[in-house]
Amino acid sequence: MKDYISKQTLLRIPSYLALLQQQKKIGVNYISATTIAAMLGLNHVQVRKDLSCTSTAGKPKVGYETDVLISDIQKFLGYDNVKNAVIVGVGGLGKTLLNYTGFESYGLNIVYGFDINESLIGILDNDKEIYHINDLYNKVAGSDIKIGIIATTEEVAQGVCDSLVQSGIKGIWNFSPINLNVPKDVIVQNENMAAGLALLSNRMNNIEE
Amino acid sequence: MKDYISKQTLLRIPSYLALLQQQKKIGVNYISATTIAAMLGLNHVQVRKDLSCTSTAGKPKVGYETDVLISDIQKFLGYDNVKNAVIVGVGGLGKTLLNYTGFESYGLNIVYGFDINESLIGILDNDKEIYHINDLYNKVAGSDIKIGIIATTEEVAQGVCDSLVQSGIKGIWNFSPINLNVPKDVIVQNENMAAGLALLSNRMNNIEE
DNA sequence: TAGATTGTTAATCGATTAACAATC
DNA sequence: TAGATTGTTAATCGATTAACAATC
Repeated sequence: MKDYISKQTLLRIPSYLALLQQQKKIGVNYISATTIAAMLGLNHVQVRKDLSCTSTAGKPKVGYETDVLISDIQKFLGYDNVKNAVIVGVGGLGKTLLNYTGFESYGLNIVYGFDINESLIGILDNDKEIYHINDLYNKVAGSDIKIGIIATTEEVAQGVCDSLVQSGIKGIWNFSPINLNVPKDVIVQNENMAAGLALLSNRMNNIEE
Repeated sequence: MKDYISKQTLLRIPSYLALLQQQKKIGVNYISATTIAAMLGLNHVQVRKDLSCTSTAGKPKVGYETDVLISDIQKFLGYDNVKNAVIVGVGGLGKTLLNYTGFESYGLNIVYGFDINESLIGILDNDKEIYHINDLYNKVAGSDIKIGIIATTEEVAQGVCDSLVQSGIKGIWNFSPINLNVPKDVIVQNENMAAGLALLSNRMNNIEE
């Protein structure tokens, strides 16, 4: 296990976890790096190198024990140290994220949401509460909430970001298509749905030619 | 403009487009690579190199004309050659994608959706229709629909993928957390929400130490 | 034991950045 | 003209892959 882990490796780790959980479900108790690599279309040396960042589970001839690998990756991603988050903007995407139960494996617990639209305020099916955006500071400042998820329109994203920072948020997961200005000690992760789409289109066009 | 464009560049192009559209809106008619780089936290040489893949708009001293750059990038992404797509699985995420209007800039038009759940079948607010999954082949085979978006649970994703391939789909944008098996001439782009989350968590943990 | 696998070190490849010439 | 900018070529850096030793 290393202390510095490359960006590329970090981006691949969740896909290992997803594959392993799926394999576990169908009864695979041991799996080799070669098998994982073939299934994900990666190089087997790369898989081994990536896995060595999160786990020491490998055994020559046997491969990796699925269970151990899953729990090591979860531990690496923060499963034992789940961070609380709030989401701002609970329209389509925001509501989807708030309802999604799979983030716990990745160390994220979305505790509640905020919106400016009165009609969205209340309690969702999954018991998660939506508050008015005006209550953000009161609810978040001084709490143990350290991550803010922005799923608003781009027009209000910077304002929401400022409120989150004021309330003590240290990490922002930004789904709005805008670049946010934040103080140096706040980390922003921009999520852009269209990036993958650009790759797909380009690869499809190349094949046509 | 080059013929081969690196994966990293392709992934950045949508963020240039988003920034330019936003700048245009606030009245910026000319913009330099240095400014773009500063706003997105990138190197200015890299920005110039990336933009040279999609455009020839740059003028020394002046910079890039925002309008020209926007339309060149849109053209590059396929705005004049919009591809039709269908989406399978119109629960939370699927419905969000179907309702999202911003994909046209990226050359994607989602024409309608499919679901197995009878209660979701009908017409959405945006006039887009949802059909039963059993109608997939009849609707898609022989049509001009070339992209399938999978937003189902992982349990049914491979089956849906097989149906899409059978119906003549050549590109799959996969939001299910599973690796799909497809023939060689079909391109799969896997989208994994958790990848960005892994990066954010890791960077936050590194700062704490 | 032989063979399949892990894990590491060295070589290659690709992407980023630095230096510089060209242009308006 | 001088200076800000573009765009390209060369150097650096980081990530991937190949080769190989270690292990069960």
